[in-house]
Amino acid sequence: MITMSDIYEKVMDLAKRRGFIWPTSECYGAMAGFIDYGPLGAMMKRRVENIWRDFYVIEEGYYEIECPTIAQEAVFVASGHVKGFADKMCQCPHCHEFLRADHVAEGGGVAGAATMDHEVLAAAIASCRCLACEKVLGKVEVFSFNLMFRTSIGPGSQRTGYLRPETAQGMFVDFTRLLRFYRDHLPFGAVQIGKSYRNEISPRQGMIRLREFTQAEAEIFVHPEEKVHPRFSRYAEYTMPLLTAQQQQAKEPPLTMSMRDAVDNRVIANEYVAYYVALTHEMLVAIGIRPDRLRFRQHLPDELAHYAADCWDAEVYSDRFGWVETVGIADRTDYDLTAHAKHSGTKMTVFIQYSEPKKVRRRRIVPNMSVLGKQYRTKAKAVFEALSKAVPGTDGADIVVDGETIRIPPDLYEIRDEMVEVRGDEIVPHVIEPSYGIDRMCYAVLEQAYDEDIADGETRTVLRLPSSVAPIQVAVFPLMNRDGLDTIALEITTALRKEGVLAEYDDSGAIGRRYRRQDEIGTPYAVTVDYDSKEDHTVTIRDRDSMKQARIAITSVPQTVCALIDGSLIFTSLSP
RNA sequence: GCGCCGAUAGUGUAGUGGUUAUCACUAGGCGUUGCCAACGCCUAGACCCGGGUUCGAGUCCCGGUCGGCGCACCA
Repeated sequence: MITMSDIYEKVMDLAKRRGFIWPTSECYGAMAGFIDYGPLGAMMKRRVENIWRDFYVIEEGYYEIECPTIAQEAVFVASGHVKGFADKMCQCPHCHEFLRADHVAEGGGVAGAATMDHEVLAAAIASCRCLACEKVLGKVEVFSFNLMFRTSIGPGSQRTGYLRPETAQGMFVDFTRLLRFYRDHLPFGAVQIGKSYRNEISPRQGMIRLREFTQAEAEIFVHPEEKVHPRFSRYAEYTMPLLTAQQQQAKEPPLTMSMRDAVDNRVIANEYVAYYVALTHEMLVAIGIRPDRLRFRQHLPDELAHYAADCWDAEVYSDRFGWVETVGIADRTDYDLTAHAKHSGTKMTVFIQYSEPKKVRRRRIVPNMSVLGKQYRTKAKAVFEALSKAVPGTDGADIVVDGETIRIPPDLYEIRDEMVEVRGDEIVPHVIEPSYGIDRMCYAVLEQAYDEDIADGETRTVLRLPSSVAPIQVAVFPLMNRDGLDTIALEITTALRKEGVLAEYDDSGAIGRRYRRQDEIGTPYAVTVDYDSKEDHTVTIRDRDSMKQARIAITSVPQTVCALIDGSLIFTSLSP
């Protein structure tokens, strides 16, 4: 156990030194907000992503899709990112501080800043004081800073594109294809793991705030009135501390309760959100996040996006950064689909058939088109449309066409009361969105795995990574680099590789040094071939965390190692 | 973006204007070594980038990049 508060330095140093994380294009001076994953980091990240796939693709049955990282402007106009992913900013002419213009307005008692355009806002804040140097601003220019990276598509083209700020939009714009793929019924989901981009003004904090980062997002399309997860029972009794909005406002500690109780007591909006809160908890623990450093925090009312019904963040405690938002689980209602339907002109609804057709009495207004057509000529179509929605009085119907109120006398239409059969509803599904920041997860895993203990009077650095995410799964050593021990060790390495195990062979230096090297990169097991191996065809297998050893038959090495890695066998059950 | 601080082998460091840039660890090779960073010999490896001052700059000055902290920002 280390007490040192600045574990970050040690973790990042190790990560850099041993090939987990590198500054990008370092020979040209690196770039803030971008990182390279080195050989071990890329492997570990891949393992984290694959565990995510186990949960969402294999277990939940939500297929993965892959969309471009660049999309045309229309997509982000519809999603609201072109307008809403930008901040109105200004620069103080005195101290050159960049300020959020709406914050300046708020500080100066100017109301309604959010809806003002740039010129109006600039005029409004001219008399306000700078939030930094407190001088009166005077004449300033208000400009938008959009966090999306902008680019142009095609040679000499004016066509604007943006690098996606989230993977989610790809799933929304593919909605009708996905719906068809899932044979037209709810619920269904699609997931995507990929890069997203945000042109952060000032990225800091190493791999916590990146300009290019990896997201794993699931978009689950559900019936708005049936937010009942079909497999909720899997997590109904799953219990964990929940920091609700109410607890936060009252400055009270989290409430520990089961998902069943959380839904029943309306702490969590519905079963879907609760289900993915619990699933996320299980997954984060599986990749090596300690439960006591994991909490689920509900968005406060002012934090919650206006369209969202509920949102919970999984936050992981970092010694360096405090509570870090790592996963967000939101009920986004029908916001995204409605927006894309409207902007694209594509119907994004699901037809839900009733078990039995309903007979519905419907009052219908049937215009007399032969008269209306002659009378209103070019306006006839508009009149027709307005009339069919009108509520006629006894002396006719008042309709509004092009801002003009027209009274249509009763003899120009007929009111029919009919019984019609309705076979179902067109509904816009709601979207449940669990969204994971893979890089943050990787950092958290590294930070929490980092440990130093004392072995034989020396400090031992060890990454206590779960075997499921450790980049190298097993190391194989010949005790001596001769007498055929190396041959046996190489044969074992080959046998392990045949089973799909990432095994590293190392014959350099003293055996203790080799163990330490593997400890530092989190390799959970090491197999050592010694002189007894030649006699009785056994080897030792050593456990990283306890440094204990057991003796197993050479022929059983691949099977034993696989079982240890997948958790079906625990090390202590092996005989020493 | 602003302010303050920092940057020397893979890592940690010494070096207050003057030879060929210090030391340790690490890494590679050879030897040795019978299970936890042992040892011997050998080898490799650095002044963040660009300007300036100076006879001479790792060292002083300016600008940039990256990192840390504070401010601001974080749909």
